[in-house]
Amino acid sequence: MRKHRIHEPGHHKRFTDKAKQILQGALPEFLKHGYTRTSMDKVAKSAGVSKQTLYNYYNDKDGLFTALIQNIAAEKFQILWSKPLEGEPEKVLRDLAYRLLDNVSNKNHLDFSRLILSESDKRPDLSQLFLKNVAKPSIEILTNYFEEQEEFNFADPEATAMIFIGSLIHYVLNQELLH
Amino acid sequence: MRKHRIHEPGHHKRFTDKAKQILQGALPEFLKHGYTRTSMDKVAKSAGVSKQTLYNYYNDKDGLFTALIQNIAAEKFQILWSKPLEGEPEKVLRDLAYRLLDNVSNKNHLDFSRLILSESDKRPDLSQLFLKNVAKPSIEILTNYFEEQEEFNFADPEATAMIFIGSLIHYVLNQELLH
DNA sequence: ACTATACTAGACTGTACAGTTTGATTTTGT
DNA sequence: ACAAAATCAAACTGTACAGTCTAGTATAGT
Repeated sequence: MRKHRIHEPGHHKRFTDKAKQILQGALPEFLKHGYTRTSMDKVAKSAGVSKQTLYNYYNDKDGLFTALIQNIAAEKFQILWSKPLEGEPEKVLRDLAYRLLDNVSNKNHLDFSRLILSESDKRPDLSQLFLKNVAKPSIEILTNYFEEQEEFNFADPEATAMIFIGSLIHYVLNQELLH
Repeated sequence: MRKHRIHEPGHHKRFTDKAKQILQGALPEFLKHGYTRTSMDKVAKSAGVSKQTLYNYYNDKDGLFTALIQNIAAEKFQILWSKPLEGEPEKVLRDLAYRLLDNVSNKNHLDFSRLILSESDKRPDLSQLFLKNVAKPSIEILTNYFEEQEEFNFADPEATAMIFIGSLIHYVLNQELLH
């Protein structure tokens, strides 16, 4: 009886994919109660899964939590960059800004930020992980887009991208903490 | 053997005032590890006091924590408003802004903010408490000051005070979260 | 049908910790 | 000097919870 870490896709029906199901159950619990106040029994119940199954898919509570954060980071990235950047820069940038603001202005996102923020000094890796998985690739994509716009011939596409992303993040943080 | 909640001033030498000593020991622990991860044994040790003494002065962990937050709020208020507001408004407001920024730009204050923020949805009273004890009286003091300045004859001194305090807080939050 | 793998429910273990109790020692007021 | 109050160290109680174990059930693939 071996413990499995990774489920190859295709071994199970998509429908029975427990890993996702577990994360979906874990999310509201961690959001509502924070890390330490969320027990694995509660997670199991909320996910509609036995506790043992949690431990079949994730090594321990920490592993589950990390996977959850990673998952959400990926999802947010997906939402933000799912549509290709097309059209003139003015329109592209405006669309991008709206997508970001829509995504960010809901209670869940605020809870999520608080969750990360409150764990961030015990687990500096988490906020790093989030930055690495969202901010950096975003800048990359945007840099590429700028480079492709020959007619504008940006002097420093990467710097331009960083400034744009930076001011969006700045604005978002503002909004969140002032309700 | 009765449990005492409050020590009348004068019953003990200032020097042996355990209540303060306990808070001083508790502060770094809570700052470093957050609420749930800080044990009462650690607090007792850090304060150089027996665990029983903790419970002589505070009803429970929650009571100790609340007292601590209250204490710090009072202290910050003290720092901010210890000097009377004198001189022409330009100078007074500039001094005030500097005092606030000095007080706020250090690591401890950031840890403190994170501590409150991370507990704020389980204990909404805490952030309220902080606002009630710092923001509201600040606005009051400043309002009074504005009212005294006859030569300026502010149309709405309270609104003016709120705007001033509000933009300072806004600025400070910015600074903190963008490091 | 047979077998391996995944899953479930629930009991169990060990540990951390809030809060209490005890009994002895120190400090303080008078 | 004496009694009352405060403190201490350490043992103790009860509870919550991470993680394991067991024994039985469901669901594949062959």
